[in-house]
Amino acid sequence: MSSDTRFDPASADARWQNAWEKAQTFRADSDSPKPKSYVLEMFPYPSGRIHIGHVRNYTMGDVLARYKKATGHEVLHPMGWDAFGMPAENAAMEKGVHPGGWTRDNIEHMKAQLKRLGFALDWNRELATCEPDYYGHEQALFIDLYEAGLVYRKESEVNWDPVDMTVLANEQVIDGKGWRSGAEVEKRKLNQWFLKITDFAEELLEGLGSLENWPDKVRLMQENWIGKSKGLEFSFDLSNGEKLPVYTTRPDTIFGASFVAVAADHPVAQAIDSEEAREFIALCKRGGTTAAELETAEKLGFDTGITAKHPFTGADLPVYIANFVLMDYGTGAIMAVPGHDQRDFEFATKYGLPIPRVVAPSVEEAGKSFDGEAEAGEGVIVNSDFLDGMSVEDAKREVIRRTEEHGRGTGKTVWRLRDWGVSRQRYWGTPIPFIHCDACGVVPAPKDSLPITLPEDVDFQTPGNPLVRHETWKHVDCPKCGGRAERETDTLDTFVDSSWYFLRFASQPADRPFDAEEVAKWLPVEQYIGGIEHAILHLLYARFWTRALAHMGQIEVKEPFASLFTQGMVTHETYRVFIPDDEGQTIAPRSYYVSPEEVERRDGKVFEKSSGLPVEIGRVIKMSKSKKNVVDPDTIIDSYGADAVRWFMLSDSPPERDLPWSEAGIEGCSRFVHRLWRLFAAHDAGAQGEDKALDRKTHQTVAAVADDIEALGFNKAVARIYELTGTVEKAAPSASRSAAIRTLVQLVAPMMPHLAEEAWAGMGMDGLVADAPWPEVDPALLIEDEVTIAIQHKGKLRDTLTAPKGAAKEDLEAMALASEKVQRSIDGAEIRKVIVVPDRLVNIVT
RNA sequence: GCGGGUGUGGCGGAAUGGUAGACGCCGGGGACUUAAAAUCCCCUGAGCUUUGCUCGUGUGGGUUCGAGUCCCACCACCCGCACCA
Repeated sequence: MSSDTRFDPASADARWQNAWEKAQTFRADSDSPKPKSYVLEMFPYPSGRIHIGHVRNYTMGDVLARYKKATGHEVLHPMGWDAFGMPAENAAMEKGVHPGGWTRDNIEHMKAQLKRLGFALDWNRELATCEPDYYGHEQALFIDLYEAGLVYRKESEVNWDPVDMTVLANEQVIDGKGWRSGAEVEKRKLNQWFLKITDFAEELLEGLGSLENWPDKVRLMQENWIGKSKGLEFSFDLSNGEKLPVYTTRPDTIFGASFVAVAADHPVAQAIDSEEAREFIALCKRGGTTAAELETAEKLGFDTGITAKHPFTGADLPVYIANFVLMDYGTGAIMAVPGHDQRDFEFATKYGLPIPRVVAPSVEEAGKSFDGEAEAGEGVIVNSDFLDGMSVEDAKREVIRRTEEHGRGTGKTVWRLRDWGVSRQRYWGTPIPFIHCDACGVVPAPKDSLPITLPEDVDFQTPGNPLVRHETWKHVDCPKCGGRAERETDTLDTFVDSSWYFLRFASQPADRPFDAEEVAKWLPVEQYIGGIEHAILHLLYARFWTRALAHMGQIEVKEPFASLFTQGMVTHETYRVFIPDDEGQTIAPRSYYVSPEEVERRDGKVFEKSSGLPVEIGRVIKMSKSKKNVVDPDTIIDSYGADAVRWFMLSDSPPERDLPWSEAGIEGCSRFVHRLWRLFAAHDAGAQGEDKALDRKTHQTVAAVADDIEALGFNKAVARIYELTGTVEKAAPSASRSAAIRTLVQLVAPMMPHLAEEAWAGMGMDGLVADAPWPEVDPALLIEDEVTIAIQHKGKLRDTLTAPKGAAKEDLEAMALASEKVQRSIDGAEIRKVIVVPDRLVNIVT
């Protein structure tokens, strides 16, 4: 290799990608005796093209996977496709293509894009969830779950998206609108398939405690989502002779109850036979569910005229229908304690109901009045008969005990988590493997009939599910009685597909979903990397499936992902052109966004190329098509090569934060690629002589980069590599310098693998740098023999000096006092104290 | 409203309680060149009475010999959840 040859990514990238493929460098061997490391990034939906967010995500995983390989691990780093879902059907409707063809074309294209980036992936294990050899096994697992009692059907009110014509999970309803279509969600009653995730609520909550390497933020979000609360369920005797069960988390405040409230949907409310009641209920239902509406919503109530007998005092409490009581939480009815619940307080204030105090800061303050709001905090129980003087916690226990003793109710744990509705009235998903028979009811499809494949001949010109309209597909004989029966036409929520794919990556037998022994070798995933948007849905469902399979004895592992990392987005500034006023006609300025390629810079200002109009540079925000601030990975790889793009993805921003894309930034990265290349070309295997300081720097950098990669602090690793590069460039030729250059090749290999292979080969090294072990660190070289000591006077820096490492305190003090600058600062003042931190600083206090 | 996070140069960001601003980008100056590109070198927080000094990590307090870092109060922005009894 000679110094006048420029590094040419256009040829080098593909050459090394082929070399890795030919050598099967990244094939994961389950039988390897090496320690295993499973590195996984959330697999992509094949939307058509890789976007820059994928590039960042997979680059991070790739650096870790390559580093793990170098440090002696057998690495499993697979890739696949989360290939079912609505966009394929939308494309079918809009373009008249088949969802399968559209999806497979996309996969092919995106796979080629990923290959251009040189990721260290084991493509032998590639899978797509839309293929029968994946979803057939999913059907088998679904039947297993059914047999384990974790699948059931129920008639239920569902969130119906009128645009996508499908059911949405609660998690897919955002502010009352469909998460994809944005349409106002309607309520409909349908027979639906459910997974009993609530059976695992306690486990899923407790399991969070063991996930130390998950971000606290995600654990907290899941905790809130599961939403455990402990309390008391008991019944009021109503004046109409019925019993009304209510749920409360504050049984200690029971003597403060001044009214009872039920939800509008509650049977007690529904049974009120009056025009006014019906009108009020209708009013409650009309209320919006958006954040803004709820925040400002006034507490409204309707007095039913019914009264409820207080279980301890025997007082008659009025029963209201209230708009703030939810039917689907607890029992849909509450005992209202206005003194100690803000909502109840507002309601009582509005309707002139009593607001008794039953918790006070001290017994003496039992008569204290309220200051315009409820007091929900700690204190001592007052005005509460046998509870007086107790702490909140003691009173809770006592009330639960007495209520249970009287047989009026029980202590109860209530969860916010609901069972997971998995039915979708869609074609492009896993067919639910069940058969409806008039005689036998719902019967699971026999396992030997799996996979139940989707019919190819379907049309999408009519809204709704084509499986329902299909002429022949759904007709089948009942596996039990042999009579005429019909297939289930619902398909599974695509979140089911992504709830177990990590198991299939680990082991892919043809005749069953996975092999337990193989799974045990690889799982749990050592490092899972993906977007924060999956903090609840995907990650909770995957945890649930893993636990359910463990519960059924199919696998041992209980938590699928040992470490989770949620990476930030790639952002970019926006370019906006304001259309000039048309002779003062325009009132509001009209504007449109233009893409980065459509603008040019002149004299420090920015203009649209085509029109010459000035462009306003906007906020740095997430890339999106509508804001036209997207950057296409293919284009930038063409311009700069894979290594520069990968390097950019790792530089500057900490990986959990957003990364602002910039043209200047990628150019800087590209410059560095070529700068390294020149340095590598200057490698002289025959150079003689030792450079101790350089050796130290090299070894320190190796150790630091290793630490940084293991902590996923890629931006810091990058900075260290820049630093070492600068040092090596300035160093005089020596054996140490040549060694440092070889080491540098290895340090950048996980990040810029193509450049590294090219340099490695150019230096005449054996084999691939991808197979080379991580450079060894000599611990003796990590320690400096000289240190810089800061000298402070009254805490302010006055001078620095160089001292041998480990110098005695007295010597450092003497050296500090000998400093002219320090003496000038002290200016003859009396020295009261001298603080010496060995190898660090001397602080003189006067 | 509840919960969580983040505030450091023109920008992205470094900094086990111990020299704030590593490293990168932008910008300025210079070298090389007929010229440009590429490359290399130097400068680059602010201010001042410039051998040096003062100020400076959102604001105000506190602890400490010493605070970006710890404690208290506040402000701003971002994210999640949301009438969950």
